[in-house]
Amino acid sequence: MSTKLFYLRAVLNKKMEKQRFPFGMIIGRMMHEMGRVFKKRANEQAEIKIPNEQFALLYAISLKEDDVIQKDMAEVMRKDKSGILRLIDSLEEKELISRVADTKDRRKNCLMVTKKGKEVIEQYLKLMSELMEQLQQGLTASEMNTFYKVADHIKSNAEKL
Amino acid sequence: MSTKLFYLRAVLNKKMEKQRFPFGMIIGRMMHEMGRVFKKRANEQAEIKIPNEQFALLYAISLKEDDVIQKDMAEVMRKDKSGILRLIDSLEEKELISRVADTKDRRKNCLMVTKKGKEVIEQYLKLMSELMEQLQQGLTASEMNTFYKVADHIKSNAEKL
DNA sequence: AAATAATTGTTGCATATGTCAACTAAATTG
DNA sequence: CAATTTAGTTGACATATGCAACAATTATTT
Repeated sequence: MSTKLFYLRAVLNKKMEKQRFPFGMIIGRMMHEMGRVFKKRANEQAEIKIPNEQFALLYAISLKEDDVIQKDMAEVMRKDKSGILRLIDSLEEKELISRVADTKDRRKNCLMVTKKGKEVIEQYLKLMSELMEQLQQGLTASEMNTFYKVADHIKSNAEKL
Repeated sequence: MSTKLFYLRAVLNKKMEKQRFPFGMIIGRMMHEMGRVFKKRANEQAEIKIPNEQFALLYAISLKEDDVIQKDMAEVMRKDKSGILRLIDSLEEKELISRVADTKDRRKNCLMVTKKGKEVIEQYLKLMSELMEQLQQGLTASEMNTFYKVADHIKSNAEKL
């Protein structure tokens, strides 16, 4: 077989492979598996269990330094404000955050992470980093860095569309 | 500043960075953005629009060669059988698949992708590959390969836990 | 063969999430 | 002051996930 033909076949195979398992589905599978294991561990080990979306919001609130209001979080999380509202309802019910009416603009609620909320964040971050430690077994730091770079790049490209 | 202290700070910073944006959340953001754009395009361009989970199942069914039954799909997709059942209800309602009672074992339903279903798969795969073409802009083939490798590796590691 | 167990699919229920539209209260603008 | 905009809230509806109980069918055991 000519080297050229060999090369073409390799390209074709690769193409077919990607066709067979599209990008989104490959990453989807990975996320699905990670989510499954993480949920399992959180159920076993965490004192207070909250769904992933709720944790993502709780953590995002804790990262913002200045006054946090619901509208901003909706933008940050790229969700509808009513969705954010219900996530906040759930978090407040569990006493992980609290709404404090803004004194200057009474339309606004300032969101504060409670002490209990901070503890939950600590626990979840610890669980996450322990899990990642295991999941990265067999991969080099360089590979992981490339992975992060690609993920960030794709996200940025997608944000423009 | 001593070199040792400098080194320690660098390590700490790295740690904090990862702490600040845990792996799952980085990939989650990427998936979220991709999902958003894909959904938008599917709404604009696809004749028949179906949610991502339904497509994932439809496609997974089409990939299986031998007789496909619901229980197997539940295993493949790692979901509860009742969830699969409802996804199948939705797909059947849209006439993308059909349930055919197994003649040998009347407990089983064989799942068949209809012609319409195959067309939907074609359209969605095309949309996906067009989108990925754009999202990969600025990344090298080598980086993408590493990305796939890492994703697959992490998925495999997670499956064992 | 009859009783028992296991398998496959189904249903009900609870929770979570996403999106849209209408609405209230408060602030801003002309 | 009247009209508009903004922030938050609520209701309605669609999608998705997981658990437990159940029915029908098949397989196994006695």
